[in-house]
Amino acid sequence: MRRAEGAVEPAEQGTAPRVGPCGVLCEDCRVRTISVCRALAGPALDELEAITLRIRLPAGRNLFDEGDPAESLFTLTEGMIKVFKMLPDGRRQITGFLLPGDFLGLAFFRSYAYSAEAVTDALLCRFPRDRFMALLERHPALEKELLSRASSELAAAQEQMLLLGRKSARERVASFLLGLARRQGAGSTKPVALPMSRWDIADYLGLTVETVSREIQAAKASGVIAMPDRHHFLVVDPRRLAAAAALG
Amino acid sequence: MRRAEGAVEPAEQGTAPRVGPCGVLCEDCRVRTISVCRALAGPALDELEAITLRIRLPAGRNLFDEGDPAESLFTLTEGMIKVFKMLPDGRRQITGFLLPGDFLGLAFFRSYAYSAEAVTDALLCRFPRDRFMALLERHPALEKELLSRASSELAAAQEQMLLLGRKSARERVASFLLGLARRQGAGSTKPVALPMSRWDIADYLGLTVETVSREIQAAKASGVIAMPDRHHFLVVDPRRLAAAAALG
DNA sequence: CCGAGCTCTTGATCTGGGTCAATGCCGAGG
DNA sequence: CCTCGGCATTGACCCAGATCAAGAGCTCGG
Repeated sequence: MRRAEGAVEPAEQGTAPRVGPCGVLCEDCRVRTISVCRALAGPALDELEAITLRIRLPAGRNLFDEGDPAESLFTLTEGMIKVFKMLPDGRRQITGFLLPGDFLGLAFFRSYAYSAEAVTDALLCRFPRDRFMALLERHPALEKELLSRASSELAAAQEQMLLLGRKSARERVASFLLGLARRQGAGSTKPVALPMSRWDIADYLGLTVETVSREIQAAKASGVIAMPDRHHFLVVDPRRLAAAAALG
Repeated sequence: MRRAEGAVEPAEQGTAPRVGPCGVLCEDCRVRTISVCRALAGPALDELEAITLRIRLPAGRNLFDEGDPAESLFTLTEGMIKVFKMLPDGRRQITGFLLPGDFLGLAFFRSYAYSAEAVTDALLCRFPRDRFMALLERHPALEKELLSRASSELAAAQEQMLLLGRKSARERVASFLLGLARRQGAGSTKPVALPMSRWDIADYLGLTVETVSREIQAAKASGVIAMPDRHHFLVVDPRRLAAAAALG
């Protein structure tokens, strides 16, 4: 997590599609770039593609730390990234788990206001900040897209504040599971991926690992969810799960 | 708070500067409109002024409720507004206190994702949604300003998540007082206004009134702050207050 | 000037979730 | 195959802050 520990070489960058594993990944990434900016018309998209660098980030590697100069913006195309803030004494709050299509580094600031680290192996598109900003000037549609994303993020952040400030441990875990299922478009038939550790879940929900574990076990025991393995679950009883989440 | 209780007449609107108390208020509001959009050049500002309606909102009156159709955007020019979300059973989380110059209703959604209510008597500028959006199209500078504000709000929201998820009661109250002092540019010499009730503070910090009261008394007793009266305080010992806030 | 109804403070007690401490369960490496 | 080390679960106990219960100030209408 800390950049200090272990020689963390910079994330590998592929500048152009090539043969071999990295090449394949880059091709895949190119196809998905469009998810960043569905609102964009052809020429703007081409320009965006032109300044895109592809990045592969192995699980556990950090993308940037809070306070680093904000030289790039990113979109996630594959895998999962967690975004978090820390207190000096090590307490951590994860403010979000990003899924493919999500934007990262949306900041008008000189330095990042939070840290980002890969939960699973991840693929990203990286946009150099100055070039991206220049592109913004020429393409209002892109700016509009960003504003719309910022609004959604803000709404999600407010929902999370409600969770952290006012919900019980049971409600938090239920809300979390429900939210994951919705975002992944999975649920009662298709299993929902739960790739992050119990520690990460705890730091996202403002709880301890033990409490998270207990609540997940309780949900399983009461038949609200089923777990084929520790990192996947099925929503057996959506009604009761929603009720437990105290949806506002 | 609930629109149901008591016949809440719609907020009074002055469409043009006039003589009398409302007129004076509107004049004042006009002068301050510029705070919304310092980035704007002359013509854009004129256009913005042209679609502006002035609103006076007495303390305790609600501006809109979560779920209401989002027909307007606002800027606060005078007073204080609180923004909050509620759970069906009445639990409440205040997600922000707005000060003059702050923007409200920044949403790309059909309906408001939260409720807003005046803490003190307030003056606002109201912009009809469709007209404002049309203006956005023509003036990228305005859009840029909004994006920048959204970024700041997002950063503030993440900071608040850290507070709600990981800080102790003492740290929450200290962070809150410090944040207020900074935003108001007041502190050890000029008293900081604390216009909201202890209930509001509790609902902002994810605590109970009793805990908030106890922590404020403790801060007073330890000589970190002084309180000329219940709704103003002085930062006597900024060093210790910052330490108590566990700044990250 | 009074008093009703608030908000705020303070004290006493209770409890949800944190802390501490094993124990179980993998997956990776030998 | 075993064994090691990191997650995850489970149990026992504890404590920060919630809850319950009085008082103590304000404030505003009359």
